[in-house]
Amino acid sequence: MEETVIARVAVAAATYAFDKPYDYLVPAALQAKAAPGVRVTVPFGRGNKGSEAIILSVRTESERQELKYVLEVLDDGPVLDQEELRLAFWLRERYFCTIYDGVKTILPAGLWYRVREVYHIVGDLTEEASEVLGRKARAREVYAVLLAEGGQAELETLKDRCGDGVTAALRELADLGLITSETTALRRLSDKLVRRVSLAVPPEEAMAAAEAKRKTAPLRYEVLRLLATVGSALSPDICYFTGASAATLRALEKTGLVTMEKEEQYRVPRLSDQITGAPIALNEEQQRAFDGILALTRSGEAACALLHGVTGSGKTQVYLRLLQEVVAAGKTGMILVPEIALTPQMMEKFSAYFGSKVAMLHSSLRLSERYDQWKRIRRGEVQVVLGTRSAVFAPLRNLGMIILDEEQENSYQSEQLPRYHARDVAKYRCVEAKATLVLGSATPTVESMYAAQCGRYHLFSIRDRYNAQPLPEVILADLREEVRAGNSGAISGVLRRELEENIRRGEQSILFLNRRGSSRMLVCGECGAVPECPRCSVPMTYHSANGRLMCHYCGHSERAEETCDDCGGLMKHVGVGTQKVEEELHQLFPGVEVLRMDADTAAGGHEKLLRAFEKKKIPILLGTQMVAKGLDFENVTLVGVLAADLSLYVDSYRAAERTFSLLTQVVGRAGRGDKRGRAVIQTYTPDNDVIVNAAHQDYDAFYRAELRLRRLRRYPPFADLFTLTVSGGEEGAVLRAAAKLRDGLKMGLSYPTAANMSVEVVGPAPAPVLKVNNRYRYRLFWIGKNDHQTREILAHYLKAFHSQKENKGLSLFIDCNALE
DNA sequence: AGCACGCCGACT
DNA sequence: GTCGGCGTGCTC
Repeated sequence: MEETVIARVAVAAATYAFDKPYDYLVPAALQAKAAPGVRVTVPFGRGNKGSEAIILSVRTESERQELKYVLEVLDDGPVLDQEELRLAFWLRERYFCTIYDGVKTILPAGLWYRVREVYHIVGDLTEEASEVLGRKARAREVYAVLLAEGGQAELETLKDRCGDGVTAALRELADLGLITSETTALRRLSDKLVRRVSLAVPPEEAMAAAEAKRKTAPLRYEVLRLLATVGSALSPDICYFTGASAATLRALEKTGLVTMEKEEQYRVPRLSDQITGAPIALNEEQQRAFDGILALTRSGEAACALLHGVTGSGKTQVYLRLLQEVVAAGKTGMILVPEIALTPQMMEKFSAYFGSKVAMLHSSLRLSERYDQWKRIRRGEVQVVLGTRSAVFAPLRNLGMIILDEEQENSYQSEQLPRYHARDVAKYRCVEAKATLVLGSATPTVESMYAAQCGRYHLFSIRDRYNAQPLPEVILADLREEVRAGNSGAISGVLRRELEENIRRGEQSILFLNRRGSSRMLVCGECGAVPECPRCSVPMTYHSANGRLMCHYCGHSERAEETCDDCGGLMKHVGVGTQKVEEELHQLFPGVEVLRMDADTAAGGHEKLLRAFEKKKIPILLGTQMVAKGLDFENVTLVGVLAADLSLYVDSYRAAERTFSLLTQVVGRAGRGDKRGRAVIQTYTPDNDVIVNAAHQDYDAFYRAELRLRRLRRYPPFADLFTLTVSGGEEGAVLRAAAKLRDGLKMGLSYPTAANMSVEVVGPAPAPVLKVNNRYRYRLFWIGKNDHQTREILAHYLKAFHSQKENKGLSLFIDCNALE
């Protein structure tokens, strides 16, 4: 007798409130292909609308079950293995998303499907049917649109054209037998296939045949001559070298002289197999760190190493050596770097040591390149992955090590939902694979250093700069004195003198403005009104490139008017953007070239700008965040931080850490060559501990002070800070729902079962930007430990919130230790 | 969320 | 009687 095959799946159409594994029957025809990790389409919900899903497990039962059937199998083989499926569940628990959200996060976008419902007209309009249509205006209208579309249309199109009531009308049409529907799934991207053309006969025979018809078929002759030497080649290559067309090749195939078969081609840059990197010699400190970390790796147990190495201590050398050893041991390794640190120089370095065995994954890759790299990695053709945040999901098997360089960087946290942190994902993967996690930084996060002090991480320090270079001389410039002296500009007297000195000596300087964006605001000179985004409660910023005002939260853009909407007064520019500083520099140093680098100029590519800076020895480079990272220029002997306080007084528990890290990095930029560098830090608060410690490059002092504060205020690592954000279109409703949620949470915490939890709930408070995209946002904070029990409780409230009718139109999302 | 079912008023 | 309004409950 036949057995019933049941697939347990995670469904894309499920929302958080009712997300769980669902069971479906697998029709006999699909049973061969149905396996865990394979994606399918299934009917879901009352309307049985088709939805994408992924098989979690398959079982057979002898009892017949009342279940729906799987519609279609989408993949030829699993796209996720068991370990990755478990990772999807882990993402769900950690980041409060659905299982399928987790699956989509792990898979490259090139592998995603677009699932649509397509309706088509079948059969003729019977008398009975037209009689019914005569009465039903809605159904008649939808039928007409469907006809106009050529008898076939997607549900989305119909909804756009007809508005409300489409689904009901479609149901009526289906009941009348006028239309049917079908779920189709389309990949946005397919594998690139090329034809490989090979000789089907011995070369001599082919040449003889070609010679015979050389006069009448010169192209065929050329093709056969080429193939006689190389045996086989790809059709685009043959066409390129001989000038033949695809038709020529097809004709040749018909003669039986050549055969053609389809072959998959990777759309990835070809790297040489040659290992050109010179053997790496480590100094004593580097060697000690290397030996220690290698010992952890060889123990065969999961471990985490914190590599604390000052700027310029040569951490990359240690990484390369470690990965060499990992590969030599037959395992795979991964190195993650912050977005801006993945430069062509970095990639060249890795291909010099790992040749074609390395895959690079960065943000400017095309969808197809990224997808093909994913395939190479999954097929085991790659031993080392170098990439940014999302590369942490690279499907490496037999993982031996993950390295996170500059682990304190914000770009490791995703901006999209689920807002995963690459460090946490890496830690999870290392535990699962019994691999070693290496966190590298000149300024480790307080959390990581604390874990090292507690013995959970193994600490390795490199205190000396590579080449034993002295640290730059640091000068603090007190901006308060400048104001008193009547200088309201961005450049202090001290910095001006140092710049003059450098220009005179023919040495280069970098000026750094640690402020997001480069743009300015407009303000009315008469009434002081500032143009705000119509959808968000923020002032819009002025972009000189197109003369428009733009909102950084929702992307709204409008023409910048010269006069005030309210009073007609003239608008003025305000704010210390890089453009304004550039103007000031031109006034201070007439005729001296200044290179500006910020979001506005980034479109042309930083690389080009930086090369120009180095080659042409442009005296001054002025920029935002991006100039602080990984730049090494021999001739730069002066760096200036224009306003050190800007990142210090923001509302985040990480403000001090962030500022310390930025200042340390910038200061480290000065004097990489043989000349000793200088750094000028401009500040309104020269006595501030964070700034003083950064000026001295004293991480330990910073860490001790910051840890004390964190303990006092119950910030991480002493507690975790969950942010619960309620949002919706009506401010009163949002605030009420947030208050009700707080009461619910407090009530729950008052039960004896929660007595041991030591949780504090505060709020609601308006989010720093109250309104985004016409939605108001209020936040609650839950201060406690991010453990399984806590996440379960929060998940419970999140589900309850979404299933309550009074919360219709509102949403709630939860974030832990959010970076911004 | 998105959809069907069900129970009420307004209408031919 | 029947059409369509919105409240209610479920998603294998």
